[in-house]
Amino acid sequence: MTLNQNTFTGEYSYALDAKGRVNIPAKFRNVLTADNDQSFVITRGMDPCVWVYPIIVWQSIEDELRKLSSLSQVNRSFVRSTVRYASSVQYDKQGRIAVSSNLIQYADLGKEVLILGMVNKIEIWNPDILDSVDKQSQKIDSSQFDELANQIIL
Amino acid sequence: MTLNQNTFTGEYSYALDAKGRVNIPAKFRNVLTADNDQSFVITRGMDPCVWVYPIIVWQSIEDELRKLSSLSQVNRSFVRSTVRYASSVQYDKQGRIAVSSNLIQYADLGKEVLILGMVNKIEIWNPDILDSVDKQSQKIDSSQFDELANQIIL
DNA sequence: ATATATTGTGGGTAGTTGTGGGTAATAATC
DNA sequence: GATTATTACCCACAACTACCCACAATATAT
Repeated sequence: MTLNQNTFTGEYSYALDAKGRVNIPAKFRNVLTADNDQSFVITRGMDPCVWVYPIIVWQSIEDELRKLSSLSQVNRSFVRSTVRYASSVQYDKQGRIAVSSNLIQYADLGKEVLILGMVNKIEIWNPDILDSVDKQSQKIDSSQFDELANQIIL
Repeated sequence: MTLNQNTFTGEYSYALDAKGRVNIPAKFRNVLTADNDQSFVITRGMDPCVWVYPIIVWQSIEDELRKLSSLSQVNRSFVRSTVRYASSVQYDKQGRIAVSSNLIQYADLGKEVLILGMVNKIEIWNPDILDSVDKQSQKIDSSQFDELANQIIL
């Protein structure tokens, strides 16, 4: 398969078990480069969902944060809010990662979860919440998409 | 796991015991390089919290301080306030460090504390104070905050 | 169509981690 | 020098996590 490395697309339905574990879809694991050491960084998403980055991708974020001096108040609160809920996880022999109860609560995850590929990261959603967020964002008026047109070619 | 060395992320709830000891989260201890000799430098944070640096990281800060000319009044008082409350601690067999009563007072720590990874250092907070500081700073600098987010968050 | 490999899900077990308390060594005070 | 306070070091235990195995469902190959 010649898909881009560390790049994820598609939607998958999976189970979050009693121990707080979810499977990472095999298709996602197979495009993970070896230097990730089968590991991700899992954190709060900007939407009410969980974000999962390949560790290599996350490290580039960390490197940027490291450059910010803690003398500045804004810098401090930005670093804090960015890394506060982030932690690294390695998937087990069965391909599952553990989701902390903190994140399960934040994204209001139940037994059934939706896993979305989002190009450079993965999102884990409660299906109902994704639905309502989706409907809401359809109301966003098309002028905002016009703005995006300047930045990306589809 | 291939996380960056001497780099900390995530939020953890821990207990400060009657003897003034707190556990350093295992995840943090495990990314500490051996040359730190299981030791940190603990000092006052710029926010009302306690800062905990790996000794190796702290040494590089000292190197920077050394470069600041003492001709400037601002420099002098900055160096003074930075170094004044700093002291080194080694964690015990159970992974705990002792927090001096001076610092406990400064950060107003009770039995329950929050430990935050802040990339190159660790913060120890009273949860209530973190809450209010967090809310306040989000009001004040939201525009600068967004700017940083646009540059750094992937 | 059948056999083989891969993938998703559940659960058990051994080791690790967090927390409290105890005892000995050291320092401080009278 | 004796007494008290403080600190460093050790042990115990409950809770949790990482790791392993089992098995059913799905996909792939023969």
